[in-house]
Amino acid sequence: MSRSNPRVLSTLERAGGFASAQEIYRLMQREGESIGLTTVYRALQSLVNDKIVDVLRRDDGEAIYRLCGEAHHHHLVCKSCGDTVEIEGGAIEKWAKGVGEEYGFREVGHSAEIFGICAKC
Amino acid sequence: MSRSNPRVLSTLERAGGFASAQEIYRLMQREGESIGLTTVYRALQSLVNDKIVDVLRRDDGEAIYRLCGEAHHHHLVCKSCGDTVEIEGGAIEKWAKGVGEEYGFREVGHSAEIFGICAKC
DNA sequence: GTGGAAATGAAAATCATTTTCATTTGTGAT
DNA sequence: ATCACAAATGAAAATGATTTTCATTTCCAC
Repeated sequence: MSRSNPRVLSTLERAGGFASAQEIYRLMQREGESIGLTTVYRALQSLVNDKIVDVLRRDDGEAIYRLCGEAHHHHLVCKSCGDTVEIEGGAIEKWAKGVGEEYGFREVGHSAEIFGICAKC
Repeated sequence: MSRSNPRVLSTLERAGGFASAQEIYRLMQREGESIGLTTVYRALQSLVNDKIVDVLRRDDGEAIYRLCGEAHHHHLVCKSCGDTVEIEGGAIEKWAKGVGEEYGFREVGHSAEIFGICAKC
């Protein structure tokens, strides 16, 4: 079930590794690629499942996708301009695992994001 | 121009300081309050403008509101049955604040969740 | 080739949120 | 009390992203 359409991935790369589904769709159209919006969404979902791309949310709630580095990391996002810094999260990893186990949870994972206003804004 | 409808604010408080516009609306309806969804949205916008409440995003993109400055907590959620435990996050608070400042960010906030499979499941 | 599974995409459905607009309410002046 | 006018309200329509449906096409294994 590999719906990870390579054309979508390559477009996301070309977009600077940071774009919404709609933007990717528009970009592909503009470049004369024949593809449906539905397929773009499905490809992105699949890429997220396969942990090839990351999803974040813009302030307006629109989902934006970007290529994901290998290592598990977190994000520091500027609420104003959307600028993003990738963060090491050693402390968090331990915290999440510890808390989860304390309550008897198995297969403990976590998500964390930091947001604020960056120096430029 | 004070559209910060006090009934909306009080409902948000009663909701445990963490709810979406739709949830607040449903809650008020269930309690027999007569109010329109539009008014709930406008009141929340106004409360955000006045920095009385904070807005975050759920994973699905829905906006959730909470009282500003309220001691906030995190959640430990079971992926299987949805059971949720509220968690203290002292360690996270410091981590987020520290990392944000390290990169020159202002008004630093954060979100974090832990998920896994609970003992019962 | 043939058959069935997977992929595709157009159109419709969903859902949160915003906008429009007609109506009601509150307020202050007279 | 009355009038006038600004602000608040909410029903309904509009918007926009995302998902679902479903009929069609493509791909492969045989």
